[in-house]
Amino acid sequence: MLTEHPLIRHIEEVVQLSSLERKLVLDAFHPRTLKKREILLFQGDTSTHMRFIAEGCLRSYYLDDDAKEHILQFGIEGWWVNDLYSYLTQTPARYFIQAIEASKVLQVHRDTLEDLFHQVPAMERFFRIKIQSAYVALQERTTKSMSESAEQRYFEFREKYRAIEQRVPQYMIASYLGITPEHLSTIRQK
Amino acid sequence: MLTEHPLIRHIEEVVQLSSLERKLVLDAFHPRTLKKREILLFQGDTSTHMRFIAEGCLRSYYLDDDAKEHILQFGIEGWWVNDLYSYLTQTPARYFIQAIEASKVLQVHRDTLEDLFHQVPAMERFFRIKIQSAYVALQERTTKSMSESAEQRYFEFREKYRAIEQRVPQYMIASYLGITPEHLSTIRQK
DNA sequence: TATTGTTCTTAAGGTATCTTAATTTTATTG
DNA sequence: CAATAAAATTAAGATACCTTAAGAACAATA
Repeated sequence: MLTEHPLIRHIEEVVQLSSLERKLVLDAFHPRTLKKREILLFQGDTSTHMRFIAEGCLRSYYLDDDAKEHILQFGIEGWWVNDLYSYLTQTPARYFIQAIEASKVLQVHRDTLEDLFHQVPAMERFFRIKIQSAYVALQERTTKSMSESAEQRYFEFREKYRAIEQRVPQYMIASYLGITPEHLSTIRQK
Repeated sequence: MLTEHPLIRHIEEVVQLSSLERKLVLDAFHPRTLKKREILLFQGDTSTHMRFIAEGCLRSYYLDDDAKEHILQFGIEGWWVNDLYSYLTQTPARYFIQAIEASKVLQVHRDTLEDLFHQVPAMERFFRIKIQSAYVALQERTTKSMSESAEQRYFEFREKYRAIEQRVPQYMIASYLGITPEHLSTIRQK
């Protein structure tokens, strides 16, 4: 049954779909498998797909002027991953998206998704609601990154993303938190 | 003509409305005037309205455990202002929203707006697009707050928000940037 | 199993930013 | 306009976090 498909289950946590709509949605998405370390989107390329993580773990990051990596986001099963700015404005991506583990994503092309919004209005609603939540979560992260110490942020990260903490190397967590791996290491010695 | 109304002009930069729809939209919103320093939303209260700034300048901020203020956002004419988390989840607000100058906002009640989404589908589309842009802007701010020095962030703030810089006290800009007013002052001595 | 590459730790010295506190400047109000 | 409140500056000492560098632990691969 389509209702057991992870993507459909994920969408139906937020909006209801008819069985025709489920089919339309699933037909729009295509799987892509990634090896560990494989890059799904390169900085400079334009993002043409919305992507749902069916399996695995990915990260988005950018390189600053000193070629240092800064991780914006991790994602695991059930999360969406993209360079939204690039996708929305069809301009070159600022971020790389890379598989941290062997992964499988389900992706839908922008044009197809726009069509889908018209055929299945619930999908437009779904994305509005999703992005609202993402916005709110990011807002919280932003304020915390400016008002809390690295140590506080690290402990909150561990509580909130236990599943992720166990799957990604520590230096990537440091990068996500905006600190050096050395500093994270000293924080942990307590 | 309704098309000259600031709110309608603002919406029609993104989606088109019929003249009936313009009327439905305008009827849904109600003005509220605020004196300087007046608080529009208190931390702990639940946000029940979406608010468009017609005139003036406001800020949203929260108080940390040491009762220190941290500014999340400024807003001037043509911006939206809210504690989105509170609004969306109908939970107590984490942020205060306060008028920095005498201001006028146009507000619509959550229930009314939900109705409006059904009567005027373009409005749902409008908010999805708006929040996408807000998300992208916030994302950029987040990464910069973690990878750039206070000095860089300050200069970028000045470039990007010249209009705001001139209307709000310097210590609030410091708070927005996540630094102390003293440190901002020394940055400026160059 | 040996080899190589990746990740984590430790430590010393440096820098950005904070804290506190006092003073000056600017804005608000009676 | 005087009085008061709010905001900005200055400076000295403190702290959080960074840089560099080297070695240890762990993981992947031949």
